[in-house]
Amino acid sequence: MITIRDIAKRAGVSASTASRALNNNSRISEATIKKVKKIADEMGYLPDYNAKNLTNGEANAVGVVFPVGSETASNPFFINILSGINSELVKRQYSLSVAIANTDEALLENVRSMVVQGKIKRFILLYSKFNDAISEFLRENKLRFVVIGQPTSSNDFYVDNNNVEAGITATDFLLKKLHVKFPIFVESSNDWTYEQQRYQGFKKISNESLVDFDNVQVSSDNVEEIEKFIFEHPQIDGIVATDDFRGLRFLNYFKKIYPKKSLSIVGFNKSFPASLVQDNFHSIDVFPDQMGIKTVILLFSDRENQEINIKKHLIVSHKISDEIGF
Amino acid sequence: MITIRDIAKRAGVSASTASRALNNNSRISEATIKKVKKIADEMGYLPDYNAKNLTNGEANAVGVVFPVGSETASNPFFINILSGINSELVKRQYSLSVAIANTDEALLENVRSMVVQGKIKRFILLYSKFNDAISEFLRENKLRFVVIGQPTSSNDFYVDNNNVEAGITATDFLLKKLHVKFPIFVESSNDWTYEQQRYQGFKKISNESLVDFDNVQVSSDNVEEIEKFIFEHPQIDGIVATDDFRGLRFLNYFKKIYPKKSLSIVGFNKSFPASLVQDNFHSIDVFPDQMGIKTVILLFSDRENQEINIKKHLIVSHKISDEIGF
DNA sequence: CTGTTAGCGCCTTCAT
DNA sequence: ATGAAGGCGCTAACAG
Repeated sequence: MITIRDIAKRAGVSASTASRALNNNSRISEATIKKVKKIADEMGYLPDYNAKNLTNGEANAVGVVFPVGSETASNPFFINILSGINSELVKRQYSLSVAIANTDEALLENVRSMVVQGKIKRFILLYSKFNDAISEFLRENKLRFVVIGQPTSSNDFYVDNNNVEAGITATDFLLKKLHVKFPIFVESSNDWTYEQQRYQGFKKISNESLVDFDNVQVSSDNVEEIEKFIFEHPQIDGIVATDDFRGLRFLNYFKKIYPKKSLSIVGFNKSFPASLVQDNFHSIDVFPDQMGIKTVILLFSDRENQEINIKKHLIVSHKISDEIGF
Repeated sequence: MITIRDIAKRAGVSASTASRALNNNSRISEATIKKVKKIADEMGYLPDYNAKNLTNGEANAVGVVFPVGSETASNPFFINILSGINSELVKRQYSLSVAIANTDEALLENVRSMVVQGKIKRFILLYSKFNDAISEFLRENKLRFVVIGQPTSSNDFYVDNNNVEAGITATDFLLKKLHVKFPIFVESSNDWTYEQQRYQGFKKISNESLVDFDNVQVSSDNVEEIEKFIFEHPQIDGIVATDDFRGLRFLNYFKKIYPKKSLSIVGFNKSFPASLVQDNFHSIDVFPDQMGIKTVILLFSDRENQEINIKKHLIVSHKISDEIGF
């Protein structure tokens, strides 16, 4: 292994000068900085992270925390977020360390160990919820973290879509392009913030367009309610669903009761290949990879981008697409 | 921060004795080991990973490598594998470091950096393919790694399901329980090894049961072929699909042509909530979390389990379930 | 069985 | 602008 002393020797300088040169220390002359870097390059020098981390008292890693419980976690777009995150981390010579567990306690223990033993100082939370022990722990320890979704504390950094706007986009498309007359908003029974916001957008456009509308919660345990709802609303001709899966489920219930009727659908997340569904199925892409990218940018804004530095959040755009596909 | 010297002082021993005691070094007496550990516990001592790693020349992290390209990556069960992996890693005081990228080159660079700069010595590959630069790099550097899926080199460690058996289970269920007379095997056009193996199982049972059968590839770009196939095989009454998505897609094509007919389906991965589909839809759970767990066990078998030590692979069981759900 | 000493690779204070 | 020296926390060789 080639160390900083090796380059120092070759460059005819001391190890400390070499170290400073490689870190662009202002006290070193341009000339020697250039020389040292050139030699380091030639010799294929790569710093040892563990040594660096030990002296710095800080790891070059970001902790990425998954939500507890696979309900949410089964979402394929976590992978895309990870991919976006890592693409930005490698640029900064940082690595991606994962915290994932089945219980809140185990997860907190995982994060705590990352902080205390691993010296990790920056975190990304792939979820956001109230009274979250992880967030509280990070706040107490004054560690920088960014959540994906709406923050629960006004001081938290976050990256999110504009979900009200997304709801508007979806509903607008449904009414104007697909000429739906009686739209329904299909959500989960979890009352997620992003669902509430998309519903706001839905309601706004429906009201403006003077169409009748309604909303319904589709979850595994209220099948009869849903069927009753569909039965009582035979005029439904289109839906906005808070995710593609829920939209598809509603479609299936609907088809069961009205096999001949068809439904226009706008869902979210581009979860399916276009060919999976027969009906007029559209989906809104929320660009999870972009969310990952912006999360990292925000996470490091204290050291880097001064314009962003003041901001506490970044918004990722969305786009409706006819072609749904993996 | 509380260091090993602090406990040493308090215990009235030297730092090296304290270190050895905490690592259960055989040269230290039971008495002092117990005493040192007790004090360490009281003082809430937790070792600094970066310092440990520096002296050990090896990081307490496992590199988990994702496949390039989101086609495969969109599979939600990666999250479950991660969860299984991490549950075993925390027991060993190891952390999970992710390598994920959009190109082969970037991914290799990522892994290379983990090895050279991060001193990571153990890896898990969430895929398996021929002529893989990553695997070759790891082999060259004599690093221990386990692949999930069928290995491409006979020397590689791997964890997988018994996919022939799984194909048998699926087909058996379809024929014996669901009384299907003309089953079809639905696969992708990628010719994945696990698909070939499941097809073997399918063929075996179909032959034994003396039923007619056939197979078809369902991908996005051969819609006409599929429809032609369905049109020419009106007698189809059940399918085994290599994954739930593909099964659902086939069902939709089928319904388009024969709206009145119904189909029995056995898919894989438990990707959908039961209520998502109207027809007789079953799915085989391949227990991704178990795959993660066993992968780690195998990855550390050199230091730990002597029985497993000889083995180069571990097989995870599967189970067919009527209730499909998240 | 235990203590002393040195060193992993890097950074940083303190000199010059 | 650069060098020398010391230390981050831990482990291991060497000594007793």
